Parts: sequence; structure tokens; C-alpha cells
Amino acid sequence: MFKKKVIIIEDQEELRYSFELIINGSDQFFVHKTYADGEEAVKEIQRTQPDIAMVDLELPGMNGIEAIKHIKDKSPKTECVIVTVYEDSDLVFEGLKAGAVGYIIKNANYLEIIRALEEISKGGAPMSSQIARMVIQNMHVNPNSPLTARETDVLKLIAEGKSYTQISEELFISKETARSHIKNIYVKLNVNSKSEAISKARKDHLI
Amino acid sequence: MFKKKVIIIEDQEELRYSFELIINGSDQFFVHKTYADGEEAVKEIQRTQPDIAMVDLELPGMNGIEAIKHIKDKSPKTECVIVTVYEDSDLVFEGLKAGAVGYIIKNANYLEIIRALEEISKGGAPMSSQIARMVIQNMHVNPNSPLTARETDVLKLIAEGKSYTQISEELFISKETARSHIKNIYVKLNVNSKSEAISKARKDHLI
DNA sequence: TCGATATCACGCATATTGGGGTATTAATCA
DNA sequence: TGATTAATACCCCAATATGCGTGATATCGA
Repeated sequence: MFKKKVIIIEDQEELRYSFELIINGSDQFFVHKTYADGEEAVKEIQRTQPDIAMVDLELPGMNGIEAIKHIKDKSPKTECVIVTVYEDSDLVFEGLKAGAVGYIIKNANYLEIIRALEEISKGGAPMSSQIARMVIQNMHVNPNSPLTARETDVLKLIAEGKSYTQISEELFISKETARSHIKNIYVKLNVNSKSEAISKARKDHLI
Repeated sequence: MFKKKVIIIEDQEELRYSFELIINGSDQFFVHKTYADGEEAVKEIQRTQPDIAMVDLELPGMNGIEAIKHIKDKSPKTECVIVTVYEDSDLVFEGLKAGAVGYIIKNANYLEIIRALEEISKGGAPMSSQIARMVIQNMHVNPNSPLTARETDVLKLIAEGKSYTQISEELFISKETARSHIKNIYVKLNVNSKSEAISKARKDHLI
């Protein structure tokens, strides 16, 4: 079995070196190269095509989020893992959205780092239960919706891009009834267009 | 320190009993009551107000998803944790959306169960790295968007519910230019309304 | 340097949507 | 039982969005 190729993007030299030592000490991974900034790593990414990129979020110049975006763009198979000191920052969240699959805290020990890389290798995602909670919270639907069940049905169809006519057909009601529901939805959500309703609904996790 | 109140909703008697034994054996949690179906648990939930509810997804009658929704509705402070045999089913995903904060597999051992409950207690979310990956995958943005940068800007504003006029104002372009971009977006996404564009964009994670 | 693509811009006809009303029925609840 | 709410349905008119056309400029890569 081949060792997986890892690159490290981390501006703190000490940390960079210690990660490198730990990873090169394992029998499943090896560090191909380390970088002190995102620019150079991104420049070479198409050639290097590493299996895993460990990316610090707080980088000088190009930040980690941007680096992750570029990496996933030019080398989609590379799995990015965030390296950060912060436990529950929005930055981590943004990094995950940009394409990272998990994160490692900076003072992780030998075992935690290797275990995280192993999890990535077998298709999992390393993250603390706190971050997991944050992510899950973000996908919860609001049980205290101001909308009625029927209005929620209609709103879901709006969010699927359906027209008045299509909505009325799918719910077996007249077009005018669909409109009535939609008008009520607009009043309750304090909006006045379908797109605004979708936006508000997503923001408030109503659907 | 008070012990946390736990209820168990699980139709398999053996499993129900073994969970109960394990949890009652801990010094941080106690089982207040166990249920073989969702209906009865939901009926009593307002009175019982447990700290944690362990909910099987494959229940006779009312399924686990519905049970979770009702529980979060009538006792929002109760943290629900999914109990299931399946590792990466859509059901788990639905359960998380409905309000669960994590999940436990049915053949988890003593330690895993207690650790999961502890994580919930301290505000985390217990889940396997596979489920975590699934959840994260679901929030990734697609780096291979067919849209240009400008079109993506426009699409984001559409998704925020902005009208042609508002979009043109925010981007300092004429209304007609905004329309041109939108027309191009519609062609590329193969849709013909703003709502449809939003729907497609979300499905394909373009924004 | 040619061709493709992105960006910007205008007009007109038609379709869809939104604002403001009104009204009936069934169910729920105080 | 009387009041309230949800769900259903219709009308008119104005505003907005969409379809189809046309065309200019700038940029980037073959």
C-alpha cells in the first residue's frame, strides 16, 4: 500500500515542522512539502496533487478559506483539513463550506493528528463534537414556525421554484387558493416576493 | 450535581432494557421511562420534559423523525439523539434536520453510549466521522460552477430575494445588464424563473 | 490576430406575480 | 356556544419578470 501524500500550509514554522515530523513518523502518510503561505501552495497544487492538504486558516496574504477554494478548484481530489486554534469560530464554518472535510486543533497530539488523517483516508470527517453540533444546529428546521402546515407546504413548493399554477396543481387546489396562502405567507414573513420568501425561510430554517 | 433525565423510545425490548441498564449504571444519567412507540412518549413529553431523548428511527406507527419533531415542538430543551443500525442512511440526515443533535448506533457498547450522552450534556454532538462527512458534504459549495464570477454574484443576490432593480443598484450596473446576466444564468441552469434558479443553485451547491 | 466569451445595454410583447379586497366552510378552543 | 383560525376560492388592477431580438466593447487564449 502506498503512503498518502500530504502537504502542510502553515505560517508558524515550529508548528509546521512538528506536524511534518509527526506525519513522516507514520507508516501511512508522508509530507510531500510544507508552505508558509497559501500563494505558493496554490501555484503548485496542480502539479503536486496531494491526497491531503492541511490548511491553517489564519495565514498572511491569501487566507485559508481562499486557499481551500483554490485547492478544491484545481485539485478536487485533494481533501482539505482545517488547522486552527479556534474551537467554534465562523471561520471554521466558512472553511467547511469552501470544501474542507474537517479540522484539527493546533495543539492536537500525535495520536489525534494521525487519527484525523486516517479518518479522512477512509472517507470520514474529523471534527470535535462542538463543531459537529454547530454544523448540525445550522441544518435544524425551526419548530416554532409562524406558518401553518399548509402554508409550509406551499412555501416548500415555492422554494422548489414552482409557479402559482404548478403549486395549485400539486396541492389539488385552485390557483387563487395558492395565491391566498402565498399572500398570507408574505404577511407573516414580512416579505413581498417569492425570492424574498425563500431567502427568509432559509435564514429562519422554516423549511 | 443532579443526574440528567433520559427517556428511551425503542421498540426492541431487549435493546430498550440493555440501554436502560447501562444508563442507570452511570452516575450522571438516569432513565426516567422507556417507550416501545413514539405515540405514548409524545403524549407525555410535555409533562416529563427529559433532558435527553434517545429515539429509534425505525419505530412501528409514528416514525422516529415525526417523534423528534413533536418532542422538539413540545419540549424544546430536550436533546434528541438518534438510535439506529444504519450508518449513512438518509433517515439519519432527516432526523438531524428534524432536530436531533447526533446519533448512536444500536450495537454501541457501554462506553460509547455514556460518552455520547456526555457529549450532548456539554453541548457537543455525538456522531461518527462518516455521518459528519455526509453532513459536511451537504454544505460544500461546488467549485465547478458553470457560471461566471459575475453571474454568481447576480445569482447570490437573486437568492437573497432581490429584484432586478435592487440587483442593478447593488452591482452598479443598469437594470438591463442585470437582466442580461440573469438571462444567461437561466440558459446555463436550464430554468426560467428566479425561484427555479435558486432551487437549482442550492441543489447543485452553486452558492 | 481571429474567434470565443464575458460584460454591458436598449425595446417591445406577453406572462406571471403582487396588492387589495371579499367570502364560505370546517375545525378548534375558550 | 360564540369567537377564532385555517383552508378554500374568486375578482380587478398594477407592478414585475420573462422571452426574444439586437448590438457594442473588452479580454483572453489558440
